[in-house]
Amino acid sequence: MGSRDTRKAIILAGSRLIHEKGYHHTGLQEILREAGVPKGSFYFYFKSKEDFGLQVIEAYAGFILHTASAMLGAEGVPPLTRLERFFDFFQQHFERQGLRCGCPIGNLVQEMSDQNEAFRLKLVSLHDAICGLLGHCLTEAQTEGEISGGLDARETAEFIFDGWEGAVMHMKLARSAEPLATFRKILFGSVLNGPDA
Amino acid sequence: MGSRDTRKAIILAGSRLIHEKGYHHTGLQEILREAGVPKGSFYFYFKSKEDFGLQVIEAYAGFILHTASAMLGAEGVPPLTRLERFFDFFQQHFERQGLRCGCPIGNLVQEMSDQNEAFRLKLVSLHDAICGLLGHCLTEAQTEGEISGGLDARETAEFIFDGWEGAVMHMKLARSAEPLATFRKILFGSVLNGPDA
DNA sequence: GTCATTGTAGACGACTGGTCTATTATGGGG
DNA sequence: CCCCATAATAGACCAGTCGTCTACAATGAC
Repeated sequence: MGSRDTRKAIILAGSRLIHEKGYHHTGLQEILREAGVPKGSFYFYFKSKEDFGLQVIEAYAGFILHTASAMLGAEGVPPLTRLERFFDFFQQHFERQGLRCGCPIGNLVQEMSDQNEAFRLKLVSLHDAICGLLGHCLTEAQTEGEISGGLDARETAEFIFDGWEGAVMHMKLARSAEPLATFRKILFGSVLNGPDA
Repeated sequence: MGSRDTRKAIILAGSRLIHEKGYHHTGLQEILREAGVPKGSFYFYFKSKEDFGLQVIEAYAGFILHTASAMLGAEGVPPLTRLERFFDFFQQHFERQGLRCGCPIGNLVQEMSDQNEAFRLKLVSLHDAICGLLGHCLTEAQTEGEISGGLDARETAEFIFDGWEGAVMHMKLARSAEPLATFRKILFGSVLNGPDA
């Protein structure tokens, strides 16, 4: 078994456990037991738990940015429909997880922003990247006349992402998809449905 | 020293530390050192760390509900102005804390919803209470003709609270008040500024 | 067949976690 | 002044934390 496989197994188990229980509340022992990898190997592959955590964020980022690009940048699909598909995908993803755990990024933002500057910076750049994709989609929606040209695309993108994260948090609290539905309803019915088209 | 004082000192130190570092990442030792109370005393005042944590939530709830009632229910002030004051108060509160830590409730929602059912239920009822106050204020805004009567007040209240929590989360990540400003701008400029008044 | 590299194995250290039992201080009634 | 219940404390306890370290096995090159 190549080193890549062992490394990947640790990252995989760690991603799952950190998503479920948070970074601090997840011990290396538990991750390694889950991955079937002995303790001694961990420090061969990773410098420290912090180093490991940062790589877990990168794994999350890979998945999310890949998916978000696919949804928001789909060729031949109207921009607002792409946005709907973006929400659809993640909502279904959350439903498959029983509406628990929420967004791994949001969880880490809450837990780590004030605790660890390296985590914070990585999460900032991921947040920026996602808002960049959203903003680009909104700009296209403007040029295609789907939404008002009066909106500031970037600002609206941040509003959307933050609101979505808040709704996901509420979803996880209430164990219900209703907060997501409410968010989408008001977003498309009001914010993106401005006076002039 | 009456037992009440010692108890309060522990709750006070615990509230601060849990707000800063989260529930799991805060040890009893640290709380007690901070409060100047010996370790052996803890289990005289509290049944367990969980029991203690639940009482910390109640302390947060007391502060937040008291403030929110005062802002959102202010006599003789137009409802939308009350809503602005509600945001003003908490934004200033956050700024005094250097834009760190965020909302103690939001933090615990993220950390505890999937970990502890007792925490979750207490947080659900607090969330409901706040949305109730917001919804009531919105209903008054409708009867006074400040916002469209076509909106569902309760639904809009949930949208507002969730969006605000998301913005607070982003504030804490970016160490900037801009997400709060963006949220307020779009909320008042678009969502609460419907077609018919 | 020898040998460095790559990776595995898990004991160990120093420490912190929450919890509990045994013990002391305190203050009021007789 | 003593007695005794109650209030409060001290510190042991063990499981768990991250991280280090030494010993060992597999691998592949020459």
